[in-house]
Amino acid sequence: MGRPAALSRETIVVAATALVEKRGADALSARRLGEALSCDPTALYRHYANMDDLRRDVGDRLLAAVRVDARNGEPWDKVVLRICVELRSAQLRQPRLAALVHAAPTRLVNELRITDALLRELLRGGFTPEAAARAYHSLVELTVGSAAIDATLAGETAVARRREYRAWRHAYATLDIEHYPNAVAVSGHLYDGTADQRFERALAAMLDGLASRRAG
Amino acid sequence: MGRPAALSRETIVVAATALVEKRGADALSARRLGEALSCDPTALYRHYANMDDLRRDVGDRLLAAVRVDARNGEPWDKVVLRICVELRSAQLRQPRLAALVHAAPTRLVNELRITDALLRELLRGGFTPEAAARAYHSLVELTVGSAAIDATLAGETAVARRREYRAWRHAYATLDIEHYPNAVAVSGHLYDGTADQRFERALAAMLDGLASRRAG
DNA sequence: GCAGGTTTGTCAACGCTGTTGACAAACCCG
DNA sequence: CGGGTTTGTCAACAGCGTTGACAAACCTGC
Repeated sequence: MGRPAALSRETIVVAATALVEKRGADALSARRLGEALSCDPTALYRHYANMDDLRRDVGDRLLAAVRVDARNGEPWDKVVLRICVELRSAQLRQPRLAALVHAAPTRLVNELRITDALLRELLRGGFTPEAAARAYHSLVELTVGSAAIDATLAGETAVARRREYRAWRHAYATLDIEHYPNAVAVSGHLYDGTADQRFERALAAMLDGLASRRAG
Repeated sequence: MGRPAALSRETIVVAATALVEKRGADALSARRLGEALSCDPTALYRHYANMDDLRRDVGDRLLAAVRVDARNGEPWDKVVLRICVELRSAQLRQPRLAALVHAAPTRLVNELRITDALLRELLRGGFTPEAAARAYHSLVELTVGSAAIDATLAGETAVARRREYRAWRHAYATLDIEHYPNAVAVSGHLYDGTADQRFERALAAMLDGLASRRAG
């Protein structure tokens, strides 16, 4: 069969990524992908052991958008912050796939590229190897968590999200004050600003704490 | 029908939680739950709009294990750390369900209980309402991320996990040093210790950074 | 060039998933 | 007791990942 452009891992993952970017992570199924590639769905299993195997490659491919280069003389913490922000927004696009990237023994190219860049900046910032490794784990945990929450929370448009946040603040504000006095008290400040702002604030706090642990 | 113990949201969510705790989150399906309750799977739809609706209740029920009380005179940051550790381990049990809890407009009882307790301790620690709200978001993001990563990463037993971590360190150590010099350099310290230790270290760093932002 | 073995796409099928609509039995209220 | 609402049952639909048998294409060695 496979006359002109036979199937390969490359062609499959390209089509899969396109499908995910156009119609969302849930749209990635063997049958839909087979339709996009004009082949039988089961042909995919000749190149990938299973769908999660493919999803992992797609997830890493989505991380290709993350830029890790540092401008000359740019402070280490600015670079780390920028990388984490980009990593988060890449994961935000398809959180399920991004989670898969971190969930397997073999590390993929973009994942490694980002990991190495983060460690590079931390070492440049004076972290000991041990402190750098610990900081790396901390940063990834925060970034993944922020993306995971926002991905499930966030509505489609920015306007819809703002409205949604306002509704939540109102829900907290109108709770039974006997049971949840503190939630009511701070309700005006919950879900304030955009999710990106919340993440950058959390990241700044984390970087402060990590910087004071540079010596290991 | 429903003679002795007719179906209700309560009986359903109890059976569903038992099913999840015994056989894992993936085992929670309409058919299996119907079997456990000796009723038709579609009977569930008379009480819950859909399965995610039910999963949300189950997720909140899993958070019931989180204790939020503070001993007399216990410092605020110790209490916050303890709550976050417990929250993480509860989410770790069934990460998919835990994610659902944070992903809907209506807040559930245990979620609210934990939120209120965290805010209580932050306010007690001298945070302004605005700073407390920001700190709350930061802490939840970190906790969810840590649980999400570890849940997908971690093997069954503690021994298996240690072996797995060692294999990963080895994988980083034997990377092409030309492409990933920094990852190779710190490879000996990546995935060091237990996942719980990594989380507690990250949390400590975060709390440090947050404490210096108490004034808002 | 052609035989033989391997790779790779196709097809039918299995068992699972969530969910809907029609029907009927049980319950509650007047 | 009669009528309306609630609630469990049944059959069915559309989708999912995946497997095994079969066959066509390809590559290798002679």
